[in-house]
Amino acid sequence: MYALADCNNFFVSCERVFRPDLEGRPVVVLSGNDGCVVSRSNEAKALGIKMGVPLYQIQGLVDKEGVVCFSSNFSLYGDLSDRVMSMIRRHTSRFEQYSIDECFFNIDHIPAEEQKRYCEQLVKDIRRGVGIPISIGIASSKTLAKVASKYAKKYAGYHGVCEIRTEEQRQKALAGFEIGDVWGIGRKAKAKLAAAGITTALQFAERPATFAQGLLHKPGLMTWQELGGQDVIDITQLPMKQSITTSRTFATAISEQTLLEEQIANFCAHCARQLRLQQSAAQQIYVYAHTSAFRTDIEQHYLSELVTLPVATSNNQELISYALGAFRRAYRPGVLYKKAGVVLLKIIKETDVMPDLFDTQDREKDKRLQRALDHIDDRHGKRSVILGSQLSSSQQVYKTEHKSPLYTTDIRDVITLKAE
DNA sequence: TCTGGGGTCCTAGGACCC
DNA sequence: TCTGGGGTCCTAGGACCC
Repeated sequence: MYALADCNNFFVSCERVFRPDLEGRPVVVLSGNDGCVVSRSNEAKALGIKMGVPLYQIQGLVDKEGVVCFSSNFSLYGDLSDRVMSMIRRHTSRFEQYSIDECFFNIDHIPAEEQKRYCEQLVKDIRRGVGIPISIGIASSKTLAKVASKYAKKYAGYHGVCEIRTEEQRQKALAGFEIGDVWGIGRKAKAKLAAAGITTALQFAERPATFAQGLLHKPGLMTWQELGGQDVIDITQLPMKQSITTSRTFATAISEQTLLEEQIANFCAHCARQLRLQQSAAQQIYVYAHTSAFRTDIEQHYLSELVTLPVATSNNQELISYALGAFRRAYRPGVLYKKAGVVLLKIIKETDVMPDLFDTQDREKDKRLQRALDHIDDRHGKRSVILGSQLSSSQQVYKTEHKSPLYTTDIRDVITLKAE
């Protein structure tokens, strides 16, 4: 049997850990530039605030109902996520973190009749120990465990844990479950199934396998099998990321070249740091920037450039120099760029880097310098040492008006908080 | 006026091989 | 006039996830 633990309204719950006064009040967490709603408390959901809605569209409601807004604070969420995950990890032999707020774990070492009680205790322990409310679903496949966890979240009577163990439980759970809410069924698949007269998970599960495969191909067949109780989806995490992206939307569109170059250099440095943290190197860099897709009054423009490096590297200076070279080739003056990003691709293990016979770079020396620079950042905080090309001009290009302090990761914020 | 960010997997089609 | 078949690899784009 699988257990799936899912944190309830995760980002909002993180903010509430340090603001218990917000319990019972409508709270939302916003995306970058305070653009869209990405997490909602139950009270915010009850007001009809939808996932992903732009803030400006609900500003009236926010003001009228006193909805509390937070800019996203990922170092806080990452840190609380680590605490929740480490508590769960202690209870199991097999554990796979699926996202920042979800993990699957094995509970077969617990007798079947005690599994529910066991998980209920875990829910209580995490609430008390970390302050985050979670829900747990138990079933024989991951997709069914996800279904169970949604029931656990929805009905207080379950005390945070729901299991799908018997055939009767499975049928009943799927009969009351919308097909579009099933893990793996997105917008397109939902529409196709609706056209075939299918609206619940049970209706889909009762069709023959050939129907699922014919309409939705391999992923659809796997979802169908999982709903039948077969365990076919493997989410075992790859040891390394295969691509690393850093991208941002700007509060106001930018056309000035030097300002954009600064952004590109910083995106690239951020990617490169992730790359080194997993002891890997990248052989390709993809740089892009484009206008706002929501602007119908201006001509749309999308610049992109893919560079293949002669030797895979994780060196900041080298990656930034390639990224900026690519950007300069593709940049068009006068275009109002609203979003830009850097993607590292063709990622391999650091130890698998193939040297180039004609390489003129002293890579050992570069590596020592890079290690020293990373070490300084680790000790004294991010961006303690940066390259000239990353130097921030005084211009503010992002908006975060509602950011909470870095309670768990930055001592300066804690001191400020105490002073207040 | 204002609309997020970071991933993975699958498939179809083109290029290329013999 | 008539011009094969089968395989692999790579890439771009779509769909999905949180």
